[in-house]
Amino acid sequence: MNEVKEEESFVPPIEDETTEVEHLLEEPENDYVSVDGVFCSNKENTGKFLDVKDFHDEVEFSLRATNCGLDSYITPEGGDALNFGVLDGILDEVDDMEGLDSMDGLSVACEDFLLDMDVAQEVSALDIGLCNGLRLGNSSTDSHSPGYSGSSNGAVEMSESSDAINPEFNCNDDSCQGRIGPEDCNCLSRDSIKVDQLQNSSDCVSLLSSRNKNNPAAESRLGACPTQKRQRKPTRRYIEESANMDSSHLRPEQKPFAFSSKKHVNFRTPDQLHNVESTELTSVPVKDCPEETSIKTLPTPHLLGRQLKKHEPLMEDDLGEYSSASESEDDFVGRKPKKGIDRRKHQRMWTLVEVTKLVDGISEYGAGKWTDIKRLFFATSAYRTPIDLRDKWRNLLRASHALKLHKGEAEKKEKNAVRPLPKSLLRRVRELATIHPYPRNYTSRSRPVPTAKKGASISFNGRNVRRRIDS
DNA sequence: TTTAGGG
DNA sequence: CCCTAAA
Repeated sequence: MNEVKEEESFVPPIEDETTEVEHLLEEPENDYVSVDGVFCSNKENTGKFLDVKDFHDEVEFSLRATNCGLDSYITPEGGDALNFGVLDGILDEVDDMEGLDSMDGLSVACEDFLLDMDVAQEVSALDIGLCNGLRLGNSSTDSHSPGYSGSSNGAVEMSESSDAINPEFNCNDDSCQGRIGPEDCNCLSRDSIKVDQLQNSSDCVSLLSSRNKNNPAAESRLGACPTQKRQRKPTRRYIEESANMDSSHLRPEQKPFAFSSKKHVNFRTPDQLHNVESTELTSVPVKDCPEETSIKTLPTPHLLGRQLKKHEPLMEDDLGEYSSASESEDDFVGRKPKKGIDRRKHQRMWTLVEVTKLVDGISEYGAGKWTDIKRLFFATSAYRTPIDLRDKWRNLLRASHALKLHKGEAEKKEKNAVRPLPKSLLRRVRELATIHPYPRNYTSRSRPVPTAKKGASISFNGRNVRRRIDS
């Protein structure tokens, strides 16, 4: 009963995404008639929610046609060989960046949908619906991953639905008839291969759909609806982000799929997002190295580099002091990006644990051996690059003994700090600072460097010094 | 490729 | 956190 109700709410999204997919799957040779059997089996589902939702006739039609068409393509005896051939050809033409972009566009489109929904409830239902409608009965036997439960997300579902084009996506009549529960959606998610392919299939979606615009048959069948929807794809966010992507090139080690998978998680629906956040943000009694234990969800944790955008690291949970939040590798902050605030790139708060590790590392290797420290102390923290470590250290120095502040001032600042460091840690930082003078010739009290050197050498370091000289 | 320094 | 220059 619940399920039925849920299904109703999916209609819009299904309709939208499917139309795209439909485009893509549309082949002149294929006729609806040929898939009659499938159609019938599908009809049950389709008809059900259409009745309730009271949609326009065209929509209904195209929706049904969509399901029908998709099924036909994916059914073994259907035209899958034919279509895959086509897809292959297209896939070859697509380079990685395009793949990412498309991917992104898809996600964005999804998000739009989510946002369009009036009621949160509907949103959650939507997720399942997306899966339901598009997934074409992925009865795929093996893909239920027990580990990944309960945190399915709209974007993932939707995008992966386009996976339907994949050969490995097997659908048959039984599965289509069968009820599709929420778990079914989840089953899709964590397969790296799938995600990888997903990217490609997304490309197909865009490419093929545009390509099919020239196909009168397809056009007439779909009516105005699809063309209208089409425009949805490249949203502002998509454009912005793709622009960003351009300026910062992918580093060699960054696998597209890692990127896209991340991307998706950003679009969890509110209630599902919940799940993610709880893993990330809940404060747990400080285990010494929580990070160490928590990485396995992602195929290649350390490949997820800077490129992964994390939004809004700072949340209530984290505000007080260095929270002892455990950080899993893929935990990144999965807040739905509020509109327009993306200017600030992703930041990730340093936890007390991390700072401690950093200090340990420095005390062992000395400041400057950032890669070593990273390797040994932050091996599991994919998001902390050696540069990050250095930056943090720099900040720690500033925060602790302060380069130019007088003692009183420094302490005062300390007190006002949003996230005050524990005294012990602070003390260690100061100690280390004297042992490993990081900003090589930092000025002020500690005797080491500047002594014999004259002004010239000093002038090399930062504006602090310069200002000093000036005044 | 890593580090340093500036923004 | 990002970018760039230098090593």
